[in-house]
Amino acid sequence: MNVKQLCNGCEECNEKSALFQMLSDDELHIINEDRYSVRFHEGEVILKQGTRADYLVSVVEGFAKTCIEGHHGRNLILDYIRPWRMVGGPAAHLGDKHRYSVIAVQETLVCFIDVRNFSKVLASNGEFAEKVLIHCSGNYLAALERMVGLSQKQMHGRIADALIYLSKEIYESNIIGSQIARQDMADYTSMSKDSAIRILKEFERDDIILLDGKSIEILSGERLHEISQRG
Amino acid sequence: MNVKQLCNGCEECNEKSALFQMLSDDELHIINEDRYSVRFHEGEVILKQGTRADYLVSVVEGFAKTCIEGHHGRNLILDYIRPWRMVGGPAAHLGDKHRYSVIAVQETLVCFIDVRNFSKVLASNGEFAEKVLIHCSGNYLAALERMVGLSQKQMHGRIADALIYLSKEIYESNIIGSQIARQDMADYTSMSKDSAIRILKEFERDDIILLDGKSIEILSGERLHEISQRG
DNA sequence: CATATTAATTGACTTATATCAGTTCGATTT
DNA sequence: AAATCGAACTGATATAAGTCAATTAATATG
Repeated sequence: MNVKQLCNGCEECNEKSALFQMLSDDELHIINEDRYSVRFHEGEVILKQGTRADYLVSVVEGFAKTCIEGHHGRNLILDYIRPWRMVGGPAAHLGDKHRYSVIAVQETLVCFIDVRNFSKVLASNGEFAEKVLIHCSGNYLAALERMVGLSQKQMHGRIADALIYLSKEIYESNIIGSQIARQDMADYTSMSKDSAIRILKEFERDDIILLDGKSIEILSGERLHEISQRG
Repeated sequence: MNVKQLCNGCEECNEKSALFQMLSDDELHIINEDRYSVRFHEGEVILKQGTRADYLVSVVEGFAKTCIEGHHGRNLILDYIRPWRMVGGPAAHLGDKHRYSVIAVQETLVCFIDVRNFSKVLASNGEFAEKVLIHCSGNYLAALERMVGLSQKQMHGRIADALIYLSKEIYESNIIGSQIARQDMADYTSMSKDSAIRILKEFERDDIILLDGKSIEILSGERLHEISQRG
């Protein structure tokens, strides 16, 4: 399978992906070696929890989510992934199995990067490694914050957090698109689907949001923040 | 305050702390510059959530805990820290405020390392940076696992997890010492103190553990694992 | 040693959230 | 358009977990 058939070549990736901008041509060459891209359809598994983490994945185009298969058959959605974000790194750096799955929410194009090549560059370029470390630190701190929210806030606060996250960070709009099903809202906030629906409907009655099919329009970000704060 | 008065000097630290073993004398010299140590008493705050993360902290002697001030006045204990572990890194690498506090559980000696010095070595030594990255990745994945447990397991499973963690990783013994109060068990498992007590008493009735004042002896690690698995 | 103080414990009660059993809605297929 | 299917929704009920108030045990203080 030829990469060129699927994307505009690694040059574009390297340009858009903030992390790669600081690398020399030689270093980019190392990382791009054995690199290949695959197009995934909606619902398809890009990385499966439990498989060997031999590759990092860079999302080039589309929309994906990372999620963990938890207990009692429940899933926890960790993040939604937009282009130019990398996933799978932590387990790959550890030489471990993937601890979460990555699933295409819609048609998504990704590049697989051999972790051995990535490590070569890490070891030889401390500034690059520091950048990656800063990235990892950010993920870690965000996970801690999320851990507190999930375990201490009650349903209203958690739904408010989810709406703020999706609106600000993922859709960059006060309208959250129809890719997010009610079950996804539940899996992101760690509650039952029925409860998620109930809270959303309640927010709608209170004119905080507007539900239109699966898509959600935020009418009052301010009140959402209040609810988020109150927990 | 002279470091030598408080510890046996940086040489010992550098020898015992796995991370530092790979550094050259020059690099160690950079890291040890401006390094200073302080002895903290039980209950004293070593790092306070919200303060500027200018220093990394290496625990040299004693016993500490990291915890987050959460919602409704509740705390979440993230980790217990034994000697030769570093804390405060993530926020420091990001040039951010500390997102958690570090508190001495008993008399504890720590070294403060200027993050600017640490960064110098990171940038100049890719292999060291990669080691630190691997460490950070491990913390991140552990946090994800914990997030799932806290948000999806019910009280029995969470208490079982806490007991296994404290026994295996912190006390390295089937007896968990009296430093861990019931409130700490609650703060580690994200439940009310009363509930934590109830579950512990129940485990005692079922001959899974033995309570002796504040200390807890694990009688059947096997059954704890079953309970942890069941969630 | 007596007292004061804090932590542990317990039972009764309340509240948050999940579960279940439907019904309705919307999209897709026939 | 009718039929079908899955997702969204809703009310009733069950369960998990928190809160409160009181008691006991353990520890610190004068």
